[in-house]
Amino acid sequence: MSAEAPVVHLVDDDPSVLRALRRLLAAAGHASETYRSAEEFLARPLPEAPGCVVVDLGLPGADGLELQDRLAGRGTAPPVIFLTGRGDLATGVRAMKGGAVDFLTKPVEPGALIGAIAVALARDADARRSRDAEADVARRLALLTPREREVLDLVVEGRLNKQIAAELGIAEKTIKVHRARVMRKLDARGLAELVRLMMGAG
Amino acid sequence: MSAEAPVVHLVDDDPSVLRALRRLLAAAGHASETYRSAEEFLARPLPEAPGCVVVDLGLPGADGLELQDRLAGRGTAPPVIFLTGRGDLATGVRAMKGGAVDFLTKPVEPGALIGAIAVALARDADARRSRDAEADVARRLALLTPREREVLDLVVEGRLNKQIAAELGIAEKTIKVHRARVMRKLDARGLAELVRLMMGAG
DNA sequence: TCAACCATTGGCCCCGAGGCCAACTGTGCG
DNA sequence: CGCACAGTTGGCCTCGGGGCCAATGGTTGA
Repeated sequence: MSAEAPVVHLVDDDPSVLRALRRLLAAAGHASETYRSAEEFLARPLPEAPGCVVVDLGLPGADGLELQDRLAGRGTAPPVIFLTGRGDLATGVRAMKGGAVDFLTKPVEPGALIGAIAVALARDADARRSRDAEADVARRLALLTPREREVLDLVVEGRLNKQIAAELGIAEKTIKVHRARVMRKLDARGLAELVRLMMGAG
Repeated sequence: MSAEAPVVHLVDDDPSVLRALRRLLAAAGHASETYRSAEEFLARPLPEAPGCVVVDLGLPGADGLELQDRLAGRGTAPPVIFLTGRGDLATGVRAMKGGAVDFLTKPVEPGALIGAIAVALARDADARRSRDAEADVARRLALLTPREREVLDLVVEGRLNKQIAAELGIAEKTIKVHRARVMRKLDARGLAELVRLMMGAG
């Protein structure tokens, strides 16, 4: 397996809540890590392993919403599930607009939390797949010289070598050379594959 | 202009609310239609024109959430903005999970509503663009014979005519013929365009 | 039964893509 | 200065894609 097991990050200032959640998740087969505050969670660099965050809304210091904002500030943010004792409507709506997976009230029904976590992990897995694919393409694109990149873009747009040559003001032969190098560097074995590669990136 | 002006559909059982909202939207430059109940709105076939729905949560009969569900049941649903006098957290979260653009409490601040409507209309415009593009491709794909469709799929996967011929157990010449017909019917002027067309669809 | 449409194939020819070898130019780096 | 690398181009040859014309056989609806 190349994918590690997902980890659920639990953030709550109440140790007894953390213990209870941890037990609940363990029973459902989920690994978990616990944090006493948003700061503690944010302090360590985002873990490699897939996962999601379950955070109490009313944390002292940086609250749940702030944690969500800070995570969003980073390029890659794991899905967030909110727990709250007595959250108000506006806060819940704001959290959901911010991309939260769910916004649950304590005491939380185990089934609801487990369900939300399943959704969150699925969402994270999807996001990772997309990111990995894009990063892979980006890594290979970085190998191209500026000229090769120009040619690539025009090729993907469907231009003929002849047209690209005219557009760049150079000989068609030269386009063929650049084009061949692009195919090698991007490891594409045909125009179709090249186009699909570039569409998946952006 | 091929795109008509967007229309905001207002659903509320209180005529005075409808009048007030209508005035507010008119001042912001938005055309609107009013409905006294979810049933009345759902009765008429979804209008062609782009737009969004602003619905009161606590309607008699089918309430806002039910309206949202029924809209989602149709293939294409306009974005929904909820208004509510005293909605609870769970309801708001459920609405947002159901895809609502926003969930506002009455009395609503004009700025918040106008902002939400802007977001909703933008979302609708995006969705329409996607749908139109997909429908256009689907319409052209419908012109293909089963055999042409088989060839198309393999071509887009990057297979050579020779390989496709082997895979289908027929002569390469025949593949060329099918392929040419596919290009004509789909109005693609090159492999790159063909692949992009098919990726945009699914 | 005839026309229309689909699937199939062959021959011929042209053009676009691409590999191989060779060569020249400019730029930056040790 | 001399090497390495990017960009450039030419010639030659092969192969894949695709247009044009012609033809056959099967299915189907008028």
